[in-house]
Amino acid sequence: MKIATFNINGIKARICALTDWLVEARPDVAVLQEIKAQDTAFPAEHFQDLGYHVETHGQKSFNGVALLSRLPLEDVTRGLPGDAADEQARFLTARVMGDRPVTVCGLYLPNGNPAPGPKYDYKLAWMARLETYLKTRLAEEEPLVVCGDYNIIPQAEDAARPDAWRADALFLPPSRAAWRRIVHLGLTDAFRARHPHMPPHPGPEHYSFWDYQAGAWNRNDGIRIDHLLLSPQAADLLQDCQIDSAIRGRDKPSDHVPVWIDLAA
DNA sequence: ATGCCCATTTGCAATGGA
Repeated sequence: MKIATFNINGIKARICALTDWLVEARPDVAVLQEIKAQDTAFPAEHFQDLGYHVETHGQKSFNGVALLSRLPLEDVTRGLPGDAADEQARFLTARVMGDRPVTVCGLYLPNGNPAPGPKYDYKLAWMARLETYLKTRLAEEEPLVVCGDYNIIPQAEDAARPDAWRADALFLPPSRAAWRRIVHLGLTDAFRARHPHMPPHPGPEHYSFWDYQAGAWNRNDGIRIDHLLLSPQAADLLQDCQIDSAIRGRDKPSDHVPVWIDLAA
């Protein structure tokens, strides 16, 4: 079962690039972030024609997540528990009914800039809610994939220029501590599990985001902020994890690229 | 130290992104 996470930065602007990649990469499940559209504005029929079941959790203009799956989906839930007043569309889960069912949580974690400030407080509170939620889900002891745009640079090696991010919400110590609390619940960072050693001059296949500004892609000034975290039962099924960096160089790209895993499920 | 670029909006300047 091939599961990919991809921040598309707007479904309206990315319909062509996303379709091209889906046809080439043929993921069984595509977990999308920043659809930037309400559910009714999402072109579900277009993806159904490509063979995908479609579930969305959108809002106008900003945020919004979606699941595309060639396999049937069950038990779809929308929104991250823990704050009834939170109206931002950033979390969507479903059970993917393959030979062995896999629960997928798709998330778009808050950016948090500027830090400090209320946006940073929201980010850290959101991560605490995620930690609480995942404690419960991990107790099920089933294959679980928690993936999406985490807006977290886990370690210095996950940035081409780590010093440029020292004061940024993506790399500040409290952000990384919250990440580690989540990972230490018993989750495996799929990319780092498959690529434990970074070469001295990492190529673009080690990063998942390049800013549109200042020629970041051409200089490979990237960061790795899109992640797939696996429960022990999912980690046992892990066959591969790769980043489809090349599509960042195409016409009308998102500033993120897909990261995918292959599970023996 | 700041902007660079891109997507969106009951839109043409402002906001959010990272």
